[in-house]
Amino acid sequence: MMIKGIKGVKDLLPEESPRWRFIEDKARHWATTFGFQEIRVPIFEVTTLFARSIGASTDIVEKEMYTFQDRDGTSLTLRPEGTAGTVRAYIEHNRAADPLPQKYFYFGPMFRHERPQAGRLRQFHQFGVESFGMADPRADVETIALLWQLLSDLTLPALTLEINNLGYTSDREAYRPTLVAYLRPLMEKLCVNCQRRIDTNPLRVLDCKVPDCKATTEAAPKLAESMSDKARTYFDAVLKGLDTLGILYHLNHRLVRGLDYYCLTTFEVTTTNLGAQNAVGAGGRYDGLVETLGGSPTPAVGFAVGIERISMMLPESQTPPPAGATTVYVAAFGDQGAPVGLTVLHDLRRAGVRAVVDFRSNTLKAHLRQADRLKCRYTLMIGDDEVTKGLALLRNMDTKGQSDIPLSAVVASIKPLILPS
RNA sequence: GUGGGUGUAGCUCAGUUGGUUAGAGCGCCGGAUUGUGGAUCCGGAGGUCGCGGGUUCGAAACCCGUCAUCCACCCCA
Repeated sequence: MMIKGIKGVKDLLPEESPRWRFIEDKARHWATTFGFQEIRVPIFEVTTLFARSIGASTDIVEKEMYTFQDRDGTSLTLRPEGTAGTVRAYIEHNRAADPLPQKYFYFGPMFRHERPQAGRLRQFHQFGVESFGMADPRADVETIALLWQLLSDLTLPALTLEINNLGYTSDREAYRPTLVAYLRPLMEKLCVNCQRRIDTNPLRVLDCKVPDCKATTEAAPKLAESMSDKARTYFDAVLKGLDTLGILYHLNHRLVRGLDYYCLTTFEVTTTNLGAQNAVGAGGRYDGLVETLGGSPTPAVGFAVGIERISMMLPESQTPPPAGATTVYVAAFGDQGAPVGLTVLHDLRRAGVRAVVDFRSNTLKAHLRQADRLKCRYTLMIGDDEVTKGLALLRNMDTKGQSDIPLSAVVASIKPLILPS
């Protein structure tokens, strides 16, 4: 029986990895130019870290985590998202003591036990950023601007930025009873999930996509109406900042987000090109989380994007070109040619020239076929005749022009052709 | 967790009301070209028909089960 990969866990094959590399490079580039620094945290943590940060009543914690016991019985969990671990590291290493702005970005696999479908996997990859310590609307603007800059630079199609104000915890606590009072009498019109949510997380009812739920919550009292002046002012400043930078957005008062730790600004970038899973990236402010996890009160804001989803949307024109133009194929054959070719191959590589060969090919014809398939611009042919003459034959695969090169000068002759000075 | 679609060659897929040795295109290897790629022609290799039962003289096809995969619900990146 063949051993196969785990359901919802995919291999990234060489044909596709350049696309990922391209996305990663762009993400790293923009994150660093926005002043964020890379952090690498473990992909598994103590289970309580996620339970405490994401929220015990969320789907992620209730039924989607990969949790297992360590040998001493400690409950560990494969990270379902990146913020919790980053916050844990921030606290554990007392980064608050560093006077520099603590702005991090990360990249890596996340794990959620969900039913796979288009754009949804059990192991998926995120690029995310977290900006600690600044309770300033400009920090929100900066974070959203980075997200938007990255996605725009990748020329992803049909993007929409949706944004909402969740207010402070106290605002939501004040709003909650009025919302519950409104929903309770209408309970029968809501889906089963939402009936449960009235007690566990009533705000989530507003974000339900079931048409009946949407209809019944249409006339519900809005969070914005019971928002404190402080929260209102803050959010206005965020919007004003986005206006200033020319970043377009849609206000969406239903946008609640699935994770419990968000407050004030929440946002989500969606597209129409991804099937049912239409979120490319999302984030928000989470001022209470650091304290919840045992740190001192620290405001923070961040986002994460799904690499698979970006890759699905990445236009073909954005895929980096193959490296054939700067690759030499060394076609060495025959009893004397083959060993000489091995040396030449190594010399070229040591000189920084990308050089390849297919050792399975024994004839010149087979070598040239491989050189063609690899789209190499140059093929260096070395047979027994060339060896006795102390030469190699360099063929330009595009022009079919050929010229003799002394074996002793192969590297010197080829290097300027391949590597731009 | 629920629902639907699909499983036949490396890939994309045909395969008639059940009938003998399971096909095509592309790809791959070789030859035409004794040392020159792509195009053309010729030849060749490659298959537990997802798996396990059942019905039948006979199953890739029909029935049951199972697994995988895709899509959707849900949820989210």
